[in-house]
Amino acid sequence: MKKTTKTKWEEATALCDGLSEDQDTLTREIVTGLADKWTLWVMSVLAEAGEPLRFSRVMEQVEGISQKSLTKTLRQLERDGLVTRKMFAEVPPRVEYAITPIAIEMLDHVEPLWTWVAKSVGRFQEARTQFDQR
Amino acid sequence: MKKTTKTKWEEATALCDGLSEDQDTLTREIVTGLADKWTLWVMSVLAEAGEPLRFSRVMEQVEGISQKSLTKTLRQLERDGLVTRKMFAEVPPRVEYAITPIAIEMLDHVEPLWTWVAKSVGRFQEARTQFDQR
DNA sequence: GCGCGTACTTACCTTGAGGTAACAAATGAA
DNA sequence: TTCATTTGTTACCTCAAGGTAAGTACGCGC
Repeated sequence: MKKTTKTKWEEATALCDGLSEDQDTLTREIVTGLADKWTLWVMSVLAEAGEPLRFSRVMEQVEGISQKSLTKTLRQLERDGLVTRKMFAEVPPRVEYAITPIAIEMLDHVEPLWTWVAKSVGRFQEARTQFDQR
Repeated sequence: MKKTTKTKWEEATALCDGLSEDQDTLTREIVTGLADKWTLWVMSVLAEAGEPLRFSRVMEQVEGISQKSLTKTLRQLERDGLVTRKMFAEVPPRVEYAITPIAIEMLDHVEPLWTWVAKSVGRFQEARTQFDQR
């Protein structure tokens, strides 16, 4: 045994060991879900709005997303309790989506990682160009 | 204007605004790369080993990965400067992979998010079951 | 009666991830 | 000579993400 203290990462994986296999799978699903093409963008739009937005408003602000993908993304977020969906019995239909507190909490934990990567992007760029000229 | 202070998330996206489009894309690629099936697992194995590991050792410890996927995952990590590859001119061939300092740094930034999700998994579970019975 | 506006839904296609299985290369050992 | 060992690579398959385009539902206004 060379190492005496656990790395932070080992603590994290150790923490995961305390979970059931289902919970471990769900943890992975939540984290990988964050990397889906539109998830973070949709969440951040709703978070920054600070108020419920209807489908078409979200669609406008998430530039380039298709109806199909927006529907799917919002459904997934709703299923995980990250957004709420409120349907109004009107014609034409009105549906409002809002960010939830747990989603805000999650974004607050995503942000440091994202910021670090953005701040470090130069080093990654350099590594890639060096690797690619070979 | 209802809000007076920026949320953490707005700061993060604001920070991204300072990047070129290329850099923004690269930032996204690095983050989404983390969500690839084997990436974090491979990185954590190398990080916890604390010493260079040869291909077959990594393969043993990353349970279930195929040769093809391990090769691909390691290439990507190498390209981004997250692992180093050292080839020895021996027969049979020996190749050693090692984690880099920047990768350790990145893992240290992934860990709080992962830990938070794992800690919050109960709430997600509850949200899903509630959503699914409908 | 007919189109308009809104929020989906469905059919169909392309693309990439990732799996399995077989093959490549190179040399010391039997 | 033949084989085992190790690190890939390649061919082929399946599955899911995500895009486009069209259809659905439904009351209101003209």
